Amino acid sequence: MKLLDIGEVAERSGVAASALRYYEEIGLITSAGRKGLRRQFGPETLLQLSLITLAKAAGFSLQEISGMFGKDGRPDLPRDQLHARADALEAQIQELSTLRDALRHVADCPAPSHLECPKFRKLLRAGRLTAEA
Amino acid sequence: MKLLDIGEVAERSGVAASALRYYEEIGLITSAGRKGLRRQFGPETLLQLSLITLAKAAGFSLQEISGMFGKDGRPDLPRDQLHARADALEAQIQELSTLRDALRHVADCPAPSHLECPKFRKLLRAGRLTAEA
DNA sequence: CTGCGAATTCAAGCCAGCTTGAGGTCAAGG
DNA sequence: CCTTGACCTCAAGCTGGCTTGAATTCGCAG
Repeated sequence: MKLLDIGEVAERSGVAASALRYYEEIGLITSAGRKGLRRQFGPETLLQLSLITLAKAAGFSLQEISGMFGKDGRPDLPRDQLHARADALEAQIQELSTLRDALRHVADCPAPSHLECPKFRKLLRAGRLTAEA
Repeated sequence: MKLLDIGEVAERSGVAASALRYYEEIGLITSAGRKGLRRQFGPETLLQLSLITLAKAAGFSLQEISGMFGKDGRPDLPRDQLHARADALEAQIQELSTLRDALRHVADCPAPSHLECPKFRKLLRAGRLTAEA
């Protein structure tokens, strides 16, 4: 049974030890136990941290990420929730694509004032999140 | 000359008045002047706010967004910076896509433990940001 | 057995990005 | 003229996500 202590997990996952303690504190990860005072983590923690890192990068809060794991620490979500999240991601991807296109347009459009360029304004409107009363 | 006061800007942009004052305080937007105490905003502010909202949704900090406007309040960035940002967005989009795919996989894969599913692990690794020593 | 370094706890601090509250001003409509 | 309500300022507070520091404890190599 290969247990890792926090320093090793930190090094291998790229997540700071202090952050790992914090994650444990909020129940996002669990240590397999203690050797004396020292937390020992199972190897699956590394996988979990991959998912956590990825999800964080995707803009999920730690709270939300917690919801992605079952009590056993394994990813666990009802299918429809998963699909809903995937769809939300899709939407976010759309927004990012809009912004990317807007940026590229600004980079390439020779017009002096982008805010008056119809194409640019259209891009902005396309990316609108907030309702327009 | 159609100037708007803060309440109207708030309503039309979907950005809270307190946030607008904050944005002005940090120099992200500028009011066209005051009528008595009251800030008056020019109509172009609404367009700027579209861009700001979009950029925020795309994960840019207010600092970074400030950098996207010239002194005149118009979008203004060197072309290479724009392209660099667009490329960064592209990368972020990739990550999001990875996570989306991972979620969809989890939703559809009948295996009991996703962390052990090779396909899932591959997805995770593909989305890896952090260096693996 | 001893000492070192890696780990521990706990409280406090920090940054971003606002929101909230108290107390004050003002302009326009009745 | 007077009220009202939208605006003002300023300071403080809040959430999320950690980091930092101080004071301590322990496991293990020598």
